[in-house]
Amino acid sequence: MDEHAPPRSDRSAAVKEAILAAARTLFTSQGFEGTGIREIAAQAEVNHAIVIRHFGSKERLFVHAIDGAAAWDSLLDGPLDGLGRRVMSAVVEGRDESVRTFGTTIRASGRPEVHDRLRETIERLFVAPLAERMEGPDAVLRAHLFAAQLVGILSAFSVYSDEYLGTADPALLIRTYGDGLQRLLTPSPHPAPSTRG
Amino acid sequence: MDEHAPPRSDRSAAVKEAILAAARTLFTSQGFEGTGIREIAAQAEVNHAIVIRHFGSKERLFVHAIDGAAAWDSLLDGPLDGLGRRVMSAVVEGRDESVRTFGTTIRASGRPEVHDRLRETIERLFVAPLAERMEGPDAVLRAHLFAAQLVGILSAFSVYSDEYLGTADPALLIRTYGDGLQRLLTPSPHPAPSTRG
DNA sequence: GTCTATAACGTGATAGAC
DNA sequence: GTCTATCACGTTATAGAC
Repeated sequence: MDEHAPPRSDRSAAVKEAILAAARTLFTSQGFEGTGIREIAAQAEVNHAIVIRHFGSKERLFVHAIDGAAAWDSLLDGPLDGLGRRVMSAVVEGRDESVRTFGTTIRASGRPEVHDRLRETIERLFVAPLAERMEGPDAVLRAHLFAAQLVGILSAFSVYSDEYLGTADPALLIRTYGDGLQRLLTPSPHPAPSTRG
Repeated sequence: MDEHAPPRSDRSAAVKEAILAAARTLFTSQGFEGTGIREIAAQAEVNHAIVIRHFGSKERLFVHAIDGAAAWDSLLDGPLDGLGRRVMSAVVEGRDESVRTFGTTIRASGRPEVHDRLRETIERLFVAPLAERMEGPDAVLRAHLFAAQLVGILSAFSVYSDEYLGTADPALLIRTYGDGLQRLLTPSPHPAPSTRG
């Protein structure tokens, strides 16, 4: 588990972890701008200066904290077939965890380091794993467009908080947008099994 | 035409316009955070305090400045048939003007007033005009999903600046994503006329 | 009486001294 | 590691110009 941090002198590791935990909580609930260094330090019960000393800047702390807050890895697991609806189910139902984190990140993407991290994350977690599993000459393009389309619905839920979509029929929502996603994954005439009713 | 503002005292109207022009330029090139009130004031050749005095706050100035920077109105004009590809063409080709403005806005959406304005703009300019022209029982839902999907590709270009999409074949890009948009507008078996080659 | 400019306040982020 | 100083920023109060 430990990479290169010696386990003996880790009284500061606990501090670092406490800061990260506080940062996670506050950043995801109040956003980047709405959260102050002093606030994080207070919740972690340390002096506000050592937060910077440990992480370099508020921006870098944000990136580290956000990293551990979302579990996107498993989002695109499983067969490509039917993945469109599956990922939409995760988005619609699991709105509390990773979806909110996404919104927090994109809202803070005015900051350069956050912006770079966002782009890299989308490429690494969304585009790359799909592109290598997809078939066809335009697989890479379609993977990028899939990511864009996914970002769109994530934005609706978490960035500009579309009110209507929150009240819409989840099943219909998952079907309609999910099939649009699926169209990019498997562009051949590949009708997803329609749930009756 | 004038509501309650006496037309005699318009020496300040020029100042207001100068501030707005400077704000537009600087906000769109450096973002909300990267631009200071003092910087705007310097470019408009006025004192930094009167910027706030005229617009109330930096946030409100941003909203006003951004308002005149984008021309989204005409984006969804014309018949629904083929609109998917047309809007994609506008997005891909007109990347310099309104698309960048969108990115600037969404990156600043951490601010409450900007966030509200963004949601309202999407609803008013994207969702509402489409919903009343679309047919079918799920027209409103599909209009919202159309907006979400559009936001997705706009984000790719302007928010997290996808490198690949900038180098991809524009025609293929327009066709692939545009047809995905069209699918929400006219869900019936409605093949868009394929441009040869 | 408006519109403008100077000065000052509070806050947040960061660097440097113990 | 902790504390203090400093700097920039948005904002407000107040005095001055037309």
